[in-house]
Amino acid sequence: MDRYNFKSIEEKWQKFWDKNKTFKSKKDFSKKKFYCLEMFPYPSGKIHMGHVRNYTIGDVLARFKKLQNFNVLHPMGWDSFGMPAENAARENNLDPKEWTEKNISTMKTQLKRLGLSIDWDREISTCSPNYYKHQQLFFLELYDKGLVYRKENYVNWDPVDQTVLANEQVIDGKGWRSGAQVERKKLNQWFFNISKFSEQLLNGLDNLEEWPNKVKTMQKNWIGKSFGCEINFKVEGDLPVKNIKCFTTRPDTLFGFSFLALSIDHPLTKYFEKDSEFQNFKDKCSKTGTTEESIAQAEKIGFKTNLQALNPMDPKIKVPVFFANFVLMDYGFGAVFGCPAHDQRDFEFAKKYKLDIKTVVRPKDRSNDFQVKDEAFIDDGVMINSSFLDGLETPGEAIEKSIEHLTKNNLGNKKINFRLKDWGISRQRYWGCPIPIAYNEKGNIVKVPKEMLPIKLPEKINLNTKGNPLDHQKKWKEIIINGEKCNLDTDTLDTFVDSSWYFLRFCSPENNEYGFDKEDIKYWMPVDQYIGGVEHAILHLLYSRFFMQALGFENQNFISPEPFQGLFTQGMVCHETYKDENNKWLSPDEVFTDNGKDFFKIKDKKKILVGPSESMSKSKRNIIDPEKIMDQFGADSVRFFILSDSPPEKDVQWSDQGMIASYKFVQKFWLLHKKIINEFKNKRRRNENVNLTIYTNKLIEKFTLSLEKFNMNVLIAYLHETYNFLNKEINNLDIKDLKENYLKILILMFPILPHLISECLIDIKRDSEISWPLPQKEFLEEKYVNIVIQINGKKKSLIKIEKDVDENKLLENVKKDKKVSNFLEKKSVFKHIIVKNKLINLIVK
RNA sequence: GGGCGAAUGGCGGAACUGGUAGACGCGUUGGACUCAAAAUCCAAUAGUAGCAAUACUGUGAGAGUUCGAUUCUCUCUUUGCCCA
Repeated sequence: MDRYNFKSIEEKWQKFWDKNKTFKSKKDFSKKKFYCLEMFPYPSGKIHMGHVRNYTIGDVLARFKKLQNFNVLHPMGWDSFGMPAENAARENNLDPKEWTEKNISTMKTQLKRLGLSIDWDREISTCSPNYYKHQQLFFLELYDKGLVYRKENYVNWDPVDQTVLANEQVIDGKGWRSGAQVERKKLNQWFFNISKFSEQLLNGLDNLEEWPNKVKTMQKNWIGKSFGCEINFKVEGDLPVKNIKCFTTRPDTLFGFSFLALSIDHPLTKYFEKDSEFQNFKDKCSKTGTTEESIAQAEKIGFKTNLQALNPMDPKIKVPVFFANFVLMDYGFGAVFGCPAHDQRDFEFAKKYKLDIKTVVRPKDRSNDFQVKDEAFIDDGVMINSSFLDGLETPGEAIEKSIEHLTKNNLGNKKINFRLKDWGISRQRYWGCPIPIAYNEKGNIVKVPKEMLPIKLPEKINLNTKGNPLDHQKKWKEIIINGEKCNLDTDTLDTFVDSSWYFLRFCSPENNEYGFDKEDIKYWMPVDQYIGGVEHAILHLLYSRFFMQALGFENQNFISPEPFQGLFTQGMVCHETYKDENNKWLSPDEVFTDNGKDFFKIKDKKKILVGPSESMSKSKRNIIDPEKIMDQFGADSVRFFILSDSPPEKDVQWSDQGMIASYKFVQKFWLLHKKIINEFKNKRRRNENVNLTIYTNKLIEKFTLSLEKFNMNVLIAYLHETYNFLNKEINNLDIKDLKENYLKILILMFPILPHLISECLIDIKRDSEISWPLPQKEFLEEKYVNIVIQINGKKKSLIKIEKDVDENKLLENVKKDKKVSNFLEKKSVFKHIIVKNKLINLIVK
């Protein structure tokens, strides 16, 4: 019998699907739609196992929904602007466009080899003017709505990449790509007014029932809504300043107030600009980044002014006013009041500058003479030393009471504050979407008129310049708008802007006038199932949600604002790491083992160190190349393996043995299939005890349920089970039974192994198109059921009995059971519990 | 430090609303085939005791609710992720 030749068969079907445009989707109101989307890739060169996993999960779902007769939209595109292209181009003297296009072409071929059911006619690429033209239009639209603005701001500056980073792109005080220590720098930047929608973005989460709670919590924390109090502190001193506004979430601790701290970006700094000591202090501060985290880690330093702030609770108490490096201008009003006893940061500051530390909260189990000593007490407790607040529990009633008091006396009022800040979108980079804004000779903002869009990137320019490459393009910058000489903005947009609306573009990829067609998005949106890595839980997903809010702002024609109805975040693909005696990373190709424990270098047979399994990464070289694996085992086997070993939401461990086992399954199944087809020629009836119809209907039921719940690894187990069943019973099966059910089994397998099953289906004559089978209820239950017999809650035996048997007969049979009767010899049953058709529990003394 | 999750054989992992723990795969062991090996096929595989039938123990630890807990509640340990 022939072996299954995956190479020719997979190629054959891929060509067939391409030629027949099998996955092309059209608007069709007679059918229910299903928009299945996986996060589109950055074209970095080749696909990696993470892509294989992501797109296989999506493909199984898309093919499943198609078989369920949904009108499926399953598109793919390229997130093709970004720094790797520019860096690669700079290093190798290439053109980013050519580099990107070459990568796209390679990766597209690889994705096709995986057998994905993608409508390639809808392919988009964010670096194409055809795409970013619409983005520029959106920019202007948002500008007109007041949702884009320009301001001078301190930014996170990455000195290596020579660009600005959003707060989210700063990790541990370092640039997310370059790893360089981030600095503070003042620049003129464009911002999206995302904070305008804080409330909507927060509330919208409640309706996203098909999102993982984990992601919703992360977004909730990121938006960071807090209730607090705005306090207007009276100040005294030699400056023309009477009041300083402050935001706090802990007005209850006002009696412990011992200093007021201002951000070094606070407007009051204008009085200190000529003070060289202050300038020194400011320089010191600019060495820490602007993220909350880097500030929290940095040493707390301050600059004392000769102003004094009055405690609103008792104006006789006056405390010094500082500038301090740990206060953020973006949070509240750039001013916080310090209560060292109950905030660790304030505590450290107070110790350093020898300020009062007055305890105003005690732990619930301590007496009123409790005093803070070596560290701040920040837990819940009871108010002390606080006049009218004494004895109240805090937070909670003490906060309420204090706000009430401040409001009544016109000293402050209740306020809601959000942690979410506006989204800085300017990047000092070449390979991105140009900003459709110019400046006239007076420096005023001039919008580029719609007819002049797109503002295309200049091609083949010299990238080996310092700073922003577009700044050096004098000719390109010059533009005449309404007869006025202007210069284009030389920054480009953050690439997260590109990915914030691509899912809309997929609905109408050919619309030349606008980014999408209203009718199209009304039909296709929202995305029914979005699938991607959890690393985008905050940035990309929040930005996309914002973009929908922004497009819908003052636009009643727009659709409801949530872009992704269902979200699934898959885990990473991991592999062991290897290091040689010189501490150099080795790739799995350079390594061999005889026993699975000791590993050696192939080159010199030297023993190597095996490290823990980690997410596959180029730097650690623990990569398995999907292309090599597909060469060796074929696409179906890879798809099968990548789903098999772990639940999709968890990390999966790459295993060569597992991969081989998957390959063997494909081969084995092909042989079994040929045997079954051979059986079809047989007309004999066989053993009626083996009932494939019942097996199949049960399988359909559990298989469908597991698929809907994304338990893909369980699906694989069911397929193994089914193989084992068919292979064992093939000679006992009734032919009619087999004929009726085998097709259904093949259809269940189709989404996972589309090439193999397409080939198998040829052998089965069928007159209509295939569709997902429904379980027939009458075959789900057998005449006999297994009843578990427990004694005192422990399983003792098992009996087979007719379904729905009455209680007395059941008891009678149970008592006849040998094991039970042995056990009951010296004891008596005084109670029993019956779970119908499942279990009986005898309570015995 | 805060928030969220996880902990089941040698390994990855199953177990519907509390009701047969360990499905399925890998690995391991034994056997068949072979001159031999690979491949393939068959069988066994949670632990302890026993030739065996079988008995007892067992889902990170400890308690609780229940006729019955991997599943629910509380405390603890370890660990992962996110935020700080």
